Amino acid sequence: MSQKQQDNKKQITINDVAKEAGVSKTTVSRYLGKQYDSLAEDTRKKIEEAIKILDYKPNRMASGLKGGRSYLIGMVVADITNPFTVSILHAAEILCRSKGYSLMVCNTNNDPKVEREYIFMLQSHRIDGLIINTTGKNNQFLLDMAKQRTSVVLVDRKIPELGFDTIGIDNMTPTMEAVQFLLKQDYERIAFFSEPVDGISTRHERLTAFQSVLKAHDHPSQNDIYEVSLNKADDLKKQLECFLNDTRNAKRAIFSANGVVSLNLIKESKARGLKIPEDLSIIGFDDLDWSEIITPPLTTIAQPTEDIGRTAIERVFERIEGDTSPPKEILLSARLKLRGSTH
Amino acid sequence: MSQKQQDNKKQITINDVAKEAGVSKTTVSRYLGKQYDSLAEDTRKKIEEAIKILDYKPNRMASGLKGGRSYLIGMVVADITNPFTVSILHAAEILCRSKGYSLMVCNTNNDPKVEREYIFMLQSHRIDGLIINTTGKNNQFLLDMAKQRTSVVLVDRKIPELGFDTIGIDNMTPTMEAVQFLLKQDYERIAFFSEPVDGISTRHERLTAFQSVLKAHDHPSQNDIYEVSLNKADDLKKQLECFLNDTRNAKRAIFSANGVVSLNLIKESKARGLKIPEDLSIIGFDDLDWSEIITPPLTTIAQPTEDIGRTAIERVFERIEGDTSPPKEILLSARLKLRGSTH
DNA sequence: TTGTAAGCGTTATCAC
DNA sequence: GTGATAACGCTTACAA
Repeated sequence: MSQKQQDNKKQITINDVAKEAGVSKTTVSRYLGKQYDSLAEDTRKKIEEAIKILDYKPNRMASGLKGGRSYLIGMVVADITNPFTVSILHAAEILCRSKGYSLMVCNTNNDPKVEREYIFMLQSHRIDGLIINTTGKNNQFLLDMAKQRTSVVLVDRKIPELGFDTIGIDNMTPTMEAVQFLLKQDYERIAFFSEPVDGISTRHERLTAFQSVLKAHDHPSQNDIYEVSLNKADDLKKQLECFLNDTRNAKRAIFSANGVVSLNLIKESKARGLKIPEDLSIIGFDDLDWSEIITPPLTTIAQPTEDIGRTAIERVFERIEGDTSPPKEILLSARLKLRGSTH
Repeated sequence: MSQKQQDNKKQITINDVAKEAGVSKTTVSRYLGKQYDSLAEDTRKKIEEAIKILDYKPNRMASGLKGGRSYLIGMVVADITNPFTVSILHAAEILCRSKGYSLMVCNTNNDPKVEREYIFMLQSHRIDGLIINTTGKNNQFLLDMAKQRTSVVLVDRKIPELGFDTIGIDNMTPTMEAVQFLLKQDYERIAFFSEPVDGISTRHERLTAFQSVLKAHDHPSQNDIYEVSLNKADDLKKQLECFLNDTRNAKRAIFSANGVVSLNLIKESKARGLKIPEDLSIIGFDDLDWSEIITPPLTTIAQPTEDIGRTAIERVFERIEGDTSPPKEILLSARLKLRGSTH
């Protein structure tokens, strides 16, 4: 059996349904638009039946072209291999489906060029809404998009000047709390490990909070800042080495700005035979699956990822449904979870 | 500033471009279709410029309606929170973009009703191709879909009767290898832990391989089969307890049929204060991020997830581009990685 | 090399 | 309640 449809019978259309039901296509269209009160009980049933018999599926490209909605939501994420991202996506997807929308998922791998490519692609599909965890390097294109007919909502990374709805977390509070905790435990050196900050608000906020606490305490680690590129082999390894060499015999800790960085730090620490927390303590953003099954369990800052996803998509729908109020910035709270990777 | 477009200026269309460039829209359409050889160098430039000036974005709903293709690929997955799934998705996404297609990601959470809903939705969007990790409970709908214009490719879970291209792995070989390894280490009891098999080929194959080896060795564990529902609280906990009670003082191991099950088994083992591998050994399908950072590192069977995703999308595109050869079943190989969680 | 015109499957505006 | 008919923005014969 050949997989291709030999009898490439053309699509069933609203016309076929109309003929089968013995009505005009306008009437069928009314049925599809659920305008039941302008339909005789009887015709409605005939149409219903015709649809079932013919196995008719309305064509969204056609209806989208004519009137309005594409019923498509774009979701542009920076790193889909990061569980943080997936969790947001997961929550968004559920709500999306319940509203009859579909999600187009686009992974930029933090590359502005890829992001731009996707933005154009999504525009071509005339998506109704966009949720984006942006590189921040395509602001003008996002503004253009919004000027057309697409509701844009920023997640995670904020760019206030754009005037978009934004769903993120308060990064300052838990970061400060974490650093203060470390200070109370008398850590002599504390490093901040992050992927390159590069104008990304989340990273910037975490860094700022980190530094401000140290500064307030006049702590020697104010410049123990390490920006690592995870896709450059050995970069993290070298920088970790650097910190370790610089802090022999000191009671030391690392504050890791996200879960993927934490994972790699732990891998590398294991490889070097370091004992956690004796030789090196670790505290990291993102509470992942494995955080509590490693030895010792990892002290983390848990973000309400599902809430972020849900809230973002809710905001998109509010816009789609006509809300024209000023842009909102919604900040959710993250929570410090103390575990064994810190004394 | 209000976010809504006050000057809801209508979309720029091919007509506007034609006017701006001083040519007919047919000519512009030719340009868009890259039929450059039937275009004068000069007109081509004019069109190019007009497009830039107007910031024109072709409307895919319109072109799709007329010409056939939607440039949409559906990706229906059973569990997006499983990193196995994400990895496949990740690979598919990259290729998709490079071909100018977009991915519509649909998570069924293993629920046939949700799956059906998504299938209809995707049909309405007239997707060109579908990659599906199916529940197996909507076969007729999948066949219908293929009969229309959608190329369907099965990933991970096989259903030979449907005659679809299928990308999966050889589950038998590594499972047998794993069990044989355990037997060589003289495990007295070996349990098989899996989410409910329920006709799902991957799970079934793993189970069959598991049992066949034990049978061949006349091993006492042939019936140590545990099917757990991860969304039912405590189900795994109880079943694990059951196995443990039944095997006091025996040298015992668990073969876990996927990474999420492994994770939960490890969590529960930790909670009970069990030492791995002394009190209980674990060997599990799926080599995840955290497999090697836990203590002891987990012995796993690593699936070539990126290859699966890439191969699946390649197959879809071959079909879309007109391949009508008989359906292929492509089996990739998984690899046993021995680590400390087994002696 | 370019243009005219028909049509893709809908919805919306009229009229009956 | 229902039905012609004209868009929506594009592609594709067919002409020129």
